[in-house]
Formats: sequence, C-alpha cells, structure tokens
Amino acid sequence: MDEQSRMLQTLAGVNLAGHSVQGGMALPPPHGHEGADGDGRKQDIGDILHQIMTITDQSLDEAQAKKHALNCHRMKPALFSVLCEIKEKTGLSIRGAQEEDPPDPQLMRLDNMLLAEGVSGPEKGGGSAAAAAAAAASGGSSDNSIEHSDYRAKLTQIRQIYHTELEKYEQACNEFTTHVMNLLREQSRTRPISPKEIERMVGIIHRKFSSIQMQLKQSTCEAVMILRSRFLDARRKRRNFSKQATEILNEYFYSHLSNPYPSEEAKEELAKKCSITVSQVSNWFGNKRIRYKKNIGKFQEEANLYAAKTAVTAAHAVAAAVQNNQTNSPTTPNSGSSGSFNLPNSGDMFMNMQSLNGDSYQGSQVGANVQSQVDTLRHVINQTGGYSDGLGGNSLYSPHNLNANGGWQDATTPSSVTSPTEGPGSVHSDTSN
DNA sequence: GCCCATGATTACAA
DNA sequence: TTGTAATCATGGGC
Repeated sequence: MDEQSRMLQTLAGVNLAGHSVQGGMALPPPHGHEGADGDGRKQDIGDILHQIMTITDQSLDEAQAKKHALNCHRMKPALFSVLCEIKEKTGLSIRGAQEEDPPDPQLMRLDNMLLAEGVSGPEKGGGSAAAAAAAAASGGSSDNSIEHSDYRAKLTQIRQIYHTELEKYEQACNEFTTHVMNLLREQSRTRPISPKEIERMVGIIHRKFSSIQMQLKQSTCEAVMILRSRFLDARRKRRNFSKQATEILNEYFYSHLSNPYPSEEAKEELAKKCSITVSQVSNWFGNKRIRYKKNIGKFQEEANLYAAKTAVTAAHAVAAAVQNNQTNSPTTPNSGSSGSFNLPNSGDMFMNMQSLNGDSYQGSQVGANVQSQVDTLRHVINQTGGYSDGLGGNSLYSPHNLNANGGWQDATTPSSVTSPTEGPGSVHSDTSN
C-alpha cells in the first residue's frame, strides 16, 4: 500500500497534462490552471484521488463499495494506463539497483560442507571418511565398527531431519509465493502490477526463505561438527587396548628393556600386529618407559613374567637351531649363522623369535639389544633345560639397564654374551632417541 | 563412589 | 622431531 499511496501522491502532485490516454482522451490539468469547462473534470479526478487516498481509513464494506464505484468510473482506464506507465519507469530504476545479487560466500561454504559430510547431495555413505579417520584414531579395533555404525546412524538422522526441514521450508516458500502471486494478480485488476513486479516480489520472498534455509544449514553444520568432534575425540572415547595388544607391546618392551625405543619400522609392525596406530604405539612406549622407571619394583614381576616367556620361546628357537645345525652344518657350533648361541640376526631376539614363530617381524631389521633375555637364555641353556619360571624368588630379570641418571643405557655390551655377528657395544637400529 | 590403571595430551628440553 | 614428565580424562574393579 505504501507504493500505491506514493504513486497516487505523485499523481496528485504532478502535472499530467499532455499525457495521451486510452480512447484518445487527454487527462485534465490540475486545479488552478483550467477554465470553467475543465473544472468539472478536475473535480472528478480530485474526487477519485481523494477516494483512493482515504480508502484505508474506511471500513471494509465502505471500501468495497468505493472500489466498485472506482472500477466503474469512466476515468478508470485512463488513470490505470498512466499509473502503469509511471510504475514501469520507476520499477526499472529499482530493479537496476537490486538485481543480480552475487552468491553468498557463507551459503556456499555451508553447502560445500554439507555436501562433503554427505548431509546434502546424493546419499552414498556420507561421512565415511570422517568415520574412517576416527576409526584409525581410536585404534581400529572391533569396537570401531560399532562406533562407525553409530556415527553413520547419527549422521543419517541429521540428514533426515535436514531434508525434512528443507522440504518443509521449500513447500512453505512455494505456497507463500503462490499465495502472493495470486493476491498480486487479483490486485492487478484494480491497480497496475506488471509481471516483472510480480517476479520481483517472488524474488524477495525467495531471498527471505533462503535466509531461513541458511539458518537451517548452519545449525545442521553445527550438529555435524559436534557429532564429528565427539566421535573423533579419542580421549573422550578412550578404550583400553586388547589383552593381546598389551601382551605384544609388553613382550617387545621387556625383550628390549636395555633400549626400549622401537624404530619407526618396529612401531609400524607393532601397530599392525596390535591393530592400533603408530602414535598409539609411541604413546604406549612413552608411558611405559616413564612408569617403569618411576616404579621398577612394581614392574619387576611383570618383567620376570615376560622374560620367562621370552626365554621359553627362545629356548625352543635355539633348540630348533641346534638341531638344524647338527643336521646341516659340520662346522663349529658358534661359527656362521647358526649354532647354539648364534642367534639369528644377531641378538634381536624378540624379532627373531617372532620370525621363528612365523610372525611378521622378519626382515624388519629392528635392532635392539636384548642382553637381559640373552642372559636369561644362557641361564636356561646352562641349566640344560632346567628352566625355572622366574617368578619364585630367583629373578630372571634384573633391571640393570637404567643408568644412574635414570635414563636408559645405550645398548651396552652384554657382560656375559657377545653376539657372534655383532661387536661389543654396538647400537641397534631402534635407538631412535 | 572411590581408587587405581591406562591411554592421551601438553609443555618443555635436547 | 622425539622423548620426558606432568597431567588430564576415562574405564573398570571393588
């Protein structure tokens, strides 16, 4: 109504003389510039304008009656035509300033994110990348498949809500647009409304609804981010490693107690075997070194246990090697690559035991001194098979690898055993520190 | 609910 | 960059 009033005010104040109108009728000049003949027409136009101007102050019935009277007035076609012309001219200038809005960068960002997360666009296991990353971060154990599906389920839920809401908005937008268009078409019978003006109005409505949609997209993005951060937050979802994984890590730790710093390759192998990540292996060793050093006494029993286990495995390995040597090699027992103390690959017993057991440490060349285990093995061999489990007072392992400063010694020369293939004091490849 | 174990994080040093 | 030390946060047994 504002625009209408404005235009009518313009009409009322502007000299319309000279405008040709439908039916070859010229509009009368305004008041004060006419002769006696024009006074009648002036009065007519003045009346019409007054009626239009006061139409909002009247009751509905009155207004309807006046509207009808206006529609039937003989001057209506002429006025209507002039109004159309003026509106077209003013409309052009307004459109020129408003059209061709550039795409909103924020909206584009939101759209891209929703697409990347699999919320919008075709459904093809959206968010699987995030879920996979989280699975890797949290250890890749069987729990992850549960968490993965949990994540997917929640994402699907968000997706459904998003699409339902979006559909609702679009439906409401269409309904409202249709309604407004109908209203405008209806009104166009009584006041000049061009199709372009209707189009512009539709554009305004769509812009309003798209701003609402943007809010929806924003909150959906937030929901996805929260879900993702919760899922990816390993600390929040801390799970203890499996017993088997801890066993493997402990075996490595205690069999490399003189230098418990696995190389990158060893970490990768351990990670693979334990179904955890390399950084988790690093964390584990970091924690283990610190906690072991802080409380050696507490870990003594554990150390003995793993030393014993290692010794048993090693004894089997050595027995097998001896047997192999007896059948295959006529040379001196300690020469060459086999023999009673000629441990394969020069003393990285853990690795070699794994190899002998058919595990995957072969070829990884993860060197570390294992003096304690070699000592243990010697002990076992010297006892000619009289192996004690090491838990009953006679400790198989003594924590002699920590130096006075509390740091680990660098792969020191074993006091009683010299590796046949390695010189004294040699440092293995896993001295990553 | 408390307490301990344990995986992760952070600040710092070498 | 890696390791250490301290700390946080959670899980699990009691």
